[in-house]
Amino acid sequence: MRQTVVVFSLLILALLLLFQFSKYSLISGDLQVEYIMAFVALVFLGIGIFINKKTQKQQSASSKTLDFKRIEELGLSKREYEVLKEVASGLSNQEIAKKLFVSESTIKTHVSNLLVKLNAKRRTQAIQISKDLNII
Amino acid sequence: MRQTVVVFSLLILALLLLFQFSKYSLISGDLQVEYIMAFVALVFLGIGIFINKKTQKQQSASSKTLDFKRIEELGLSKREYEVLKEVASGLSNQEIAKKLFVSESTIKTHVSNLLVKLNAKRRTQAIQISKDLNII
DNA sequence: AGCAATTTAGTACTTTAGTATGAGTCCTCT
DNA sequence: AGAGGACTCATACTAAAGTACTAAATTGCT
Repeated sequence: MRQTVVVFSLLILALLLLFQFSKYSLISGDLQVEYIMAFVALVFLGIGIFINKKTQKQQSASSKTLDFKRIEELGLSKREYEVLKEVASGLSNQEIAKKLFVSESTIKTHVSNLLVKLNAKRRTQAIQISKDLNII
Repeated sequence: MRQTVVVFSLLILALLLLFQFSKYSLISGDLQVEYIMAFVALVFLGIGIFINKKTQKQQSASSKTLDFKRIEELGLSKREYEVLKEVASGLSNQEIAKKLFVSESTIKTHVSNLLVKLNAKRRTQAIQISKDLNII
């Protein structure tokens, strides 16, 4: 909210500067009104899109981009992370094994390791934690 | 993507119309360049915000409000839904039982019924399905 | 080449999860 | 009053999930 006020103040300032710019151009006769107008329109169109993107990003930023840094911090290996995603999609160990062309034992090992690293007791809890940490 | 093209075409059209408008105004001498410029800037600022809001709404509209209608459609009872939420939060049957002051048997019954209604084979799959249906 | 981490896989076992079935209680609607 | 639905609980299973090891093959890196 505070930022919006600041942004709007800056916009009004920009508008005034553009007025000055257009005035001088008209006096000097180098630029036509049409071009100035087009420039102003496009710039403010862009500014409009920009502000809106910023304000909306703050609301949903945490649920959009994956936090790859956190995956490293947790010490999750590539394969473990892969298994985690399959677990989160609701597959059983057997199904994951088939999908990744390995044995069920292997998946169990991965899941077990991954639970320790995520500090979870069950796969359902691991899913919840992973979502909170924005890694899936 | 197609809509973006259409919107941009319309904007260019609007721009040209504004040019015409400004030209005639200048000729007639009724309006000052500054006011026209301010008008154009504000209009395009609004248009920018508007397009952005529309495009972003389509992406995140489905993931905001819970779909209570769907819960009814699925035939989920109040208690089953309650259990579903606890399951999704990563708790075990025993933990849910303690939290809701009932026996583990009861939770098992609820979970079993809830899996049938959600057409899921496992609780993890139920979580995934529920999130897709926007009921949790 | 050689060390360290990763990936794979197995056995053996314990713990949860899930199914099937039956049954009692409570509440609501007709 | 009685039928039906929701909630409760139990028993007896079966099926997954998860743990605790051990160990070999593979890969990345110095």
